[in-house]
Amino acid sequence: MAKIKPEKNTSKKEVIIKKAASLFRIKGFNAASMRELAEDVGVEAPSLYNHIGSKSELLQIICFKVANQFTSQLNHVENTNNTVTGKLELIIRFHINMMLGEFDEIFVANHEWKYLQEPFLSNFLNQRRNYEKHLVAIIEEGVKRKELKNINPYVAVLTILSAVRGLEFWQRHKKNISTKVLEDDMVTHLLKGMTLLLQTQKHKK
Amino acid sequence: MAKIKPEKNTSKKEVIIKKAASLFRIKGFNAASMRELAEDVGVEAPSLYNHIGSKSELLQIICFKVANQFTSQLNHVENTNNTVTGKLELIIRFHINMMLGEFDEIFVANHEWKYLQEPFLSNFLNQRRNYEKHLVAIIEEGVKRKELKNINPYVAVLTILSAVRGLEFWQRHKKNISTKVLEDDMVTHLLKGMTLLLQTQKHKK
DNA sequence: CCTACCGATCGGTAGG
DNA sequence: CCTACCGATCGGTAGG
Repeated sequence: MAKIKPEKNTSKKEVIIKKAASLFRIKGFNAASMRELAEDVGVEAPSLYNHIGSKSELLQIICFKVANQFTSQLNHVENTNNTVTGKLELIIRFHINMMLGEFDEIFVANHEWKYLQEPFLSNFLNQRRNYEKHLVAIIEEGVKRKELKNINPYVAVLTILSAVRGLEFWQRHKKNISTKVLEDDMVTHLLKGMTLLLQTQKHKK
Repeated sequence: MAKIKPEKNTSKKEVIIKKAASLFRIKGFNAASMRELAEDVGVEAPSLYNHIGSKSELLQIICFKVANQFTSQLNHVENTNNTVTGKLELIIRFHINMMLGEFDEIFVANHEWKYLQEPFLSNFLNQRRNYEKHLVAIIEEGVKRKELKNINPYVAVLTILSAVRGLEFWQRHKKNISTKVLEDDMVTHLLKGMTLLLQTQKHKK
């Protein structure tokens, strides 16, 4: 009946992780010190180690939490009966919502992953490569089905991921333009852009 | 005695800067140690300080070299008699060429600038904000002249800068697609979404 | 959760 | 351009 799990500490650990994500984003993983993190949390530095194993572990948790969210969302989307365009729209909207809603974590996973230690570094990169390959496959299928025009799938994936990542810089202008409008604009713009690519390539070839 | 002009050391200083750009890109500014840099250069760490003032100075040199290149290119473009579309094309091509040709320096200026010390940090951010404002102004003029669609200029600038920055990830696929094709595709793709002329010209022809 | 403290490593200096 | 070395700071541990 009694719960053996350290439920009581889980909450504090989550606070530490959240503060770490924020600190790592602002100062970078290496420049962020455990003493600074402790101050943000409200304890002395050694007390952190009652909840976490190491500084490295914090980075691992953040990076893989993000990676797993994207992976499982992609799996979910692939199992729907949507058209390719519909799938891409779901994926793009998910990226945008993550970028706007869990900014710290996404930023850290995007910029600080290189400080992961092995074997986590390799695992993370594999998961990422796999994610991109799945996106490419979805677009390839759209091309095959004549749902998308004859675009280069890699270029399309690059364009989508880059545009969404560009929202990092959007934070500054956040107040000027509603995120709802931004989301709709970006979705239509990205999907529309892919249909425009055909004409470009046709003229060249 | 009279001050010896350090012309002889200039070359060595440039080697150090080049190696520093590469090291800062790979490991990040904080994780890169001066001992490691010294090893790359082929001397002991203290010997570096015969050529440079500090680690911070290296970051400053790299970041402002990049910033000044973009600023002066933009000034040059603004003084030409090109159409707005022509100006944007020149700017985009310059970004792409810089990204492909001076990858280390661009990457460091894009990712490690936050470790600049004041007042350099503020100067750098001001220069960058100014650059973006100039881009916005160019696009606003294009809209006013009916050369571009009635797009949100900030969104357009964000899209352009994000797409070009996305070329960082392109490095991996570098061998698969010719950079010339990539450059042309990206230019037309970015401009096509914005221009009015394409549609009207199509009807004329 | 704290105080006390450690070994490692850092950027940088002194002096030749 | 080197050897020798310094103060500061780091992540993390011991012990209560």
